[in-house]
Amino acid sequence: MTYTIKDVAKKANVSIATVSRIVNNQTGYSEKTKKKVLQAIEELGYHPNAIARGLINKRTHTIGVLFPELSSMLVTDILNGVENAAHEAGSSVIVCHTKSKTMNYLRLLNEKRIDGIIFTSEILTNEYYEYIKKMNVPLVLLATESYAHPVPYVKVSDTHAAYSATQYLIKHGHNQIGMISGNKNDKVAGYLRITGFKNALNDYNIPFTEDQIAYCKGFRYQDGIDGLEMLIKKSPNLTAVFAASDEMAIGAIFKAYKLGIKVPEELSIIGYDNLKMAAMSIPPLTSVAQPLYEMGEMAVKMIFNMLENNQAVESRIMPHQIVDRESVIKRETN
Amino acid sequence: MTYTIKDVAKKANVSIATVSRIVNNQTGYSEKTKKKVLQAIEELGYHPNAIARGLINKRTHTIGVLFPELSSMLVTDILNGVENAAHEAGSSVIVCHTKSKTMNYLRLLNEKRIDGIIFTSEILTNEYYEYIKKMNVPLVLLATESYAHPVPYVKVSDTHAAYSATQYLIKHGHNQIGMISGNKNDKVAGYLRITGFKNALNDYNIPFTEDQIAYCKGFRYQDGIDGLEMLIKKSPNLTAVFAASDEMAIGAIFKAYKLGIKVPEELSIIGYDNLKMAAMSIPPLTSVAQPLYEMGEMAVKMIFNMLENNQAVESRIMPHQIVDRESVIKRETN
DNA sequence: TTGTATGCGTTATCAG
DNA sequence: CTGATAACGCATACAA
Repeated sequence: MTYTIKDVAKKANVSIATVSRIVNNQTGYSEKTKKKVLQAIEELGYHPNAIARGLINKRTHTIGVLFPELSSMLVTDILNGVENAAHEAGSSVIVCHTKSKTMNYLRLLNEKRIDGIIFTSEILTNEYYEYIKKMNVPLVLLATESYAHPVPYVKVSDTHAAYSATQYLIKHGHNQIGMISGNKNDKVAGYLRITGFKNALNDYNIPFTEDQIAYCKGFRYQDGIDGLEMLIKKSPNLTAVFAASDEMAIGAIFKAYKLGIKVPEELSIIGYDNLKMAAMSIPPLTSVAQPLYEMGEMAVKMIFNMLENNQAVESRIMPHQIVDRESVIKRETN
Repeated sequence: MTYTIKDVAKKANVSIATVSRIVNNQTGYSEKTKKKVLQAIEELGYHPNAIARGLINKRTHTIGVLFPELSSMLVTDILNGVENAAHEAGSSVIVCHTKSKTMNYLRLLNEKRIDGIIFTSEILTNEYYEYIKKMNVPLVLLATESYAHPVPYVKVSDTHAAYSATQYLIKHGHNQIGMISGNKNDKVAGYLRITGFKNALNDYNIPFTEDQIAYCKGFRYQDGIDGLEMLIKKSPNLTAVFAASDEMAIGAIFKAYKLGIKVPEELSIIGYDNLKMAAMSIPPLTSVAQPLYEMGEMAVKMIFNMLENNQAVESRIMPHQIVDRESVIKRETN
């Protein structure tokens, strides 16, 4: 049996209005009735019905977070941060993995009258944007950004992070550096990281040719394997490689291993993401870290901010950081 | 602006009852009014309010899934399966990572009047059980089971799976086999897997002493590192090791590497879980696979079954399977 | 075939 | 300080 406010009222011999006041600890009742009511609540094991509340308050204390694929290794950390921050703010999170039916989910979330939406990684199409705009709920982009629409985002600067990774390699004495890139047409993870890579080379007066970049289909393990193969075919003398994701970096390490190339002795490799997995590879992977967990937290904070102040909020560029492990070696400059 | 059924009714010149009938496609209206109403809905971009519906129907089309820690690498696959099956059934899933505040979450889920609960990995305490029982919603255990409470579960047989792993090693010519175990006091992942290991040894007449097992604190990477160290100290002549999780197996591989022990040439290692990561280690890890995704799907199917038929449902033992990679070598029997 | 009215469990606005 | 009572958006029994 599940009790209602009416049951409590009856048991405590007061009106439901009074119970409501006490439950929401507003003012307007004596200590005595409060005791009485609290006791009734306790005895009945009463819990307010959040559904009924939502109907009135127009707040469901639920936010939706969309991932393009839940199986990506990035999501656990992000989701962890999101979930944590949301729970601390008294909200829950509905996860949606939008394998090609994003609009479906958007409709569902709309009907559920969620309080806000966090949109991850995936590109925000016009259709999505317009629909969410109509829903009239706060939206923030996480680990992605939109050039076409004025939507606040939280992410690392891909360009700067890629620059840092490359610079790290350079400062370790490398000047024959290649990059295993993800999809070149990916406006953010693809293009921006390539730009960062080139900028670093340029700033340190290291000549660049297209042979130094292998363009892959995606950012996965297999892409890293393929990428390294392509890369060393084009540029056999590389001493260091920047991979655009940890998965790719680990794929590259594997390929190097198969090819008898020693990492890091003969080839240094730096990754991007700093997944849990990075610490578990052989050798442990040096990587530029995105503060995934914190980014998740930040995104929900931004949502709540927009909710409370009912106004736009500023985008956040989160700090990246290189975490030193063992896949990059210092090279004697000769 | 977000419209209500009233707006639609007004625009179509009918009563809200008629609109309701059409929206829920029941019978009792003419084709003509249907057209009219549908058009009004279309023009307004009306979507029924799931909150209001939930208040009446006592179904929120939302289920909660609890994980002890979202950062564990097991969750992505499970969550993926859960989320998929739920969405196909028209429901959404709220994720909760119950880092030491499970009761909190349970209360929240209760207030939100979710339709069912999936409880993962963690042990179902008396307190949790009693509370959920009072909530009066379907509960299924995922990748765990309860001896104390009559709750349906879906999982692999840990004993059988561990037996299979050990048998696999034996059939590859090994008879000096060790095990890196997780927490011995863990009733399911700990104890059951140890039992399976011992049973296999016994069935094949391979002598067993306690020196063949390293008991670790948990099932993580670091535990695997520590575990292998302990194990070879106690039993230096091992040719094969069964690790109770992939993370541990990969930790063990790392430790072996540090110790100059070649895997698999000098030491074969088999893991448990078949995480994505298993395919990415060097060498790629042979592992006994739990069908995590399918288990997730199955769990929600069971929930909906209980919901519809309003009765208990049978537990499911899912098939495990050894996926052959390169971390176990065939040994000449001399 | 259609409309009216009631209730789902709350909150909030009034009076008292 | 307290209690009726009207919403909230919808579904449904009952009338018409």
